[in-house]
Amino acid sequence: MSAAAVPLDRRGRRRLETIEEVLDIAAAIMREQGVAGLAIGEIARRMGIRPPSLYVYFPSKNALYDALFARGARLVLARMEQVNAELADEQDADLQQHLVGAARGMVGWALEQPEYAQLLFWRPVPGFEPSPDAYEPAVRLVETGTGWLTGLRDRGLLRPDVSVADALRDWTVLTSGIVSQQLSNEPGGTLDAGRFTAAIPSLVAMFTAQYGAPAPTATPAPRPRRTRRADPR
Amino acid sequence: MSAAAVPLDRRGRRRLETIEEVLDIAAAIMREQGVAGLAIGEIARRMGIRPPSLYVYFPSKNALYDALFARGARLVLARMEQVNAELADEQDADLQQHLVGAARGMVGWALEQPEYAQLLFWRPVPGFEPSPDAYEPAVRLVETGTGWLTGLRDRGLLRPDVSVADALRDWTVLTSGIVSQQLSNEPGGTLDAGRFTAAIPSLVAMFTAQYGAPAPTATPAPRPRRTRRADPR
DNA sequence: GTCTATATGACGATAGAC
DNA sequence: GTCTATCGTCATATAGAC
Repeated sequence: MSAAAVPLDRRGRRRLETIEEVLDIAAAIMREQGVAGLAIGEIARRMGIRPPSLYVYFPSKNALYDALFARGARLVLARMEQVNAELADEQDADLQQHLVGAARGMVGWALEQPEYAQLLFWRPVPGFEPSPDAYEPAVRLVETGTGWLTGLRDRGLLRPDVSVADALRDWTVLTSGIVSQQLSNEPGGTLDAGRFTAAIPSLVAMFTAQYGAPAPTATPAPRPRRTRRADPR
Repeated sequence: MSAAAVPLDRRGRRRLETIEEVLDIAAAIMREQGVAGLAIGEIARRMGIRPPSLYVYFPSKNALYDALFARGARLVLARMEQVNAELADEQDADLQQHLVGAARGMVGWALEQPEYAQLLFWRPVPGFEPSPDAYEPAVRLVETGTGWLTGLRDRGLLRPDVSVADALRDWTVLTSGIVSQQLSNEPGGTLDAGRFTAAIPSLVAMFTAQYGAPAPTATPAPRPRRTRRADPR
């Protein structure tokens, strides 16, 4: 699906380097001016070339947005795969720890890279729709989320009868709600000091009450505790 | 705060009518082309005038966005005040009914008027910040939400010890998350047939479990209800 | 292959005539 | 209050220099 994996000669490598430089500068401009404020001429100005020269690498401005969308989707996918891998190592982590870790991973990424987050989560550019190629990492992100929740269910942290699709839908609503509110109402906020990022623990508690397995791991249980595993003898 | 309430002569009335016409057409263009796709020249074209003539009514494109932001904020405020008034009439409605009604009111409005919702909830226009005047109805919307949740708490539907500010913050995250996901991932969806609007009952259940009073309305209550306010003695 | 020079048409905005 | 004329900037297309 993605670009063919042909071996690159010197010219090809140089071309890829230039493309990466264009994307770096474009992302910087989006961060400063807003996603829709990206201007081809400004990229050229910062690179010391003329605007038409950029059309050698990108046939249109929307093609540039497409490459930026793909890059953002790969970045967030990589971050979430890393977060999931770290959490998978913690064999005795409870549900809250998993959920808080995942929420902080996603929301933290979005606040660190607001230019990509706006391009991915909102649709601020009139007439731009990501191509299937650019969207592909976003599809993999959904698959990663599905696998993550399925794993939590299989390990007994989620109720065994939960619909993973419904739980993932609700989870994306929670995280995208935090990101949306934080970015639009308090753009300068951070993960650890933001009016809306502060909602993460509370929202994680809601999700836990809705989808978590009834037996809590370490918190006060309504009936006399039975230490670890139920040992009725 | 808003425009002074001076009596209007014929010229003043005619001017206001023209301004309303400009806003109507601008909203239609935003709906068709996206918020950032609004073009002064297109408004003039549809009105049968030349672009510079519009500068008599709005000193800049951002001033036009400001008027549209104010209009959208007034529209959503009116809708939510109406929803709250209807719910207040239902004396014996339980918490779920209140929350579902409020969520459907807000999300339904956003899907009916996506052009205003995008302008209010996202920030798609580089360099545009709403003026305090335009923002004022949005502040009143927060006050309305605070009063709504306070009323629910005083009527015993929410736990007596909830922080209304926290609950409102979480509530806005939920609703704006639904709206964001629905508008960006499935723009054609409706309130009754949407991948993400379908999450409303589940998210309302989460919110209820977190903030609702432990005593359900129709099932045996653990202790006698105390009608109004929790006495601090 | 890579970039420049140049041109087109749309845009937001301003000045000034009527 | 509306117009014409104009400016600077934008994305984009083409032709050609090196």
